[in-house]
Amino acid sequence: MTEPHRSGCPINLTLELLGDRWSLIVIRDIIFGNRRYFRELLTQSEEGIASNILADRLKRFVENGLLTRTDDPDHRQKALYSLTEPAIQLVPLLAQIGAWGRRYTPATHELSVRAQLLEEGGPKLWAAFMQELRSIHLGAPSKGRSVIATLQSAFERAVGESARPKARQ
Amino acid sequence: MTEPHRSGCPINLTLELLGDRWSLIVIRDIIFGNRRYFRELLTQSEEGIASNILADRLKRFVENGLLTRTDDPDHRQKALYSLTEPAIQLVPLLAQIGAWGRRYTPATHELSVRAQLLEEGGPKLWAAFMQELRSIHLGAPSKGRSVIATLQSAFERAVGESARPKARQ
DNA sequence: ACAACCAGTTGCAATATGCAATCACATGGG
DNA sequence: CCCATGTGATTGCATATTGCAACTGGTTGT
Repeated sequence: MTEPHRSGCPINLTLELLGDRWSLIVIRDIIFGNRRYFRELLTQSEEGIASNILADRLKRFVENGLLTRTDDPDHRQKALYSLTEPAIQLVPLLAQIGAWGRRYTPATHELSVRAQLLEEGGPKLWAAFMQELRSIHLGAPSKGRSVIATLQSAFERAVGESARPKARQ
Repeated sequence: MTEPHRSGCPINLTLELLGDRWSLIVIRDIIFGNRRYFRELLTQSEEGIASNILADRLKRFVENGLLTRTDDPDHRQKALYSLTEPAIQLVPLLAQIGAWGRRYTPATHELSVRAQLLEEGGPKLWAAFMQELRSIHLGAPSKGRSVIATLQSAFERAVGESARPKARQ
């Protein structure tokens, strides 16, 4: 067996898996946008991901254990993507990326609301949010959905109908 | 003026800047490996970055305000790269990436030591480390260098002379 | 003078990405 | 049944990025 990795450094290995322009965009939309179907991820993407790139990333994530793919019971053709625990553990990472981007990139105010809430909430909010993701994607028990509701409604209010997704097929 | 960005989302904008296989590797080596010269970054890179990629990234980082480039006073030909505050603020992000990679990628034990120390130290250690980076790269006052010393020596001990960099020119 | 070293640049093949068109299959309505 | 629509992709092709070796123009040390 040959070693396909550039090095065994944890930062490097994470970059080999997620270090490109689209991977974390897809994860972000599943986690914070609650998108679970190919078509949702394709057409409701703020950045306009191409269908072949999306297909490739979803396939790679399933192969690497970040997502699971199951058939939708109501629609045989539809595939439902669910987060695994490793993917849920990316929440702190995405929160840090969002916090950094909010300070040091020309992010628009409306799209920064979500990052700001996550930053102000801190690790406690992240943990509550992750627990709710577990209840949605892994079937874990939950006590409420206040965090999801807060983040979702803040995001929807900020973006709302004004966002014109650049859908393609 | 046309808008060159895919969206104003802070996560997206951060990915447009740092979302590739090499950018954070270079930042990591400057921050944790204390490498400040082109040749150091090129030949002491664990992953073996190519010289044109390194040149491109350094140039982009200077353009985007993540690094500053100054001439070495002792050596006219040598260029010294220094971290700016935005780059120093990437420490928490790199710590999260390392922590995730340590759990969910096949990272080698020796290269995970640094990530483990950062994870166990938490935000307090990050802040102390960042303050020391400011004293080194920005000339800020400092009270000591225990954090750098700890991280550096742990890393050097783990990698030591065993690391054979794949240098190219 | 001369070898060694410095920060890059150049040329070129291989690979990855972006994008539109297309595919096979499933569902729903008449 | 027939056909429009929606599904998760795949294909072809142009462009962009990467990997790699060779090379450049200048500097330093002896």
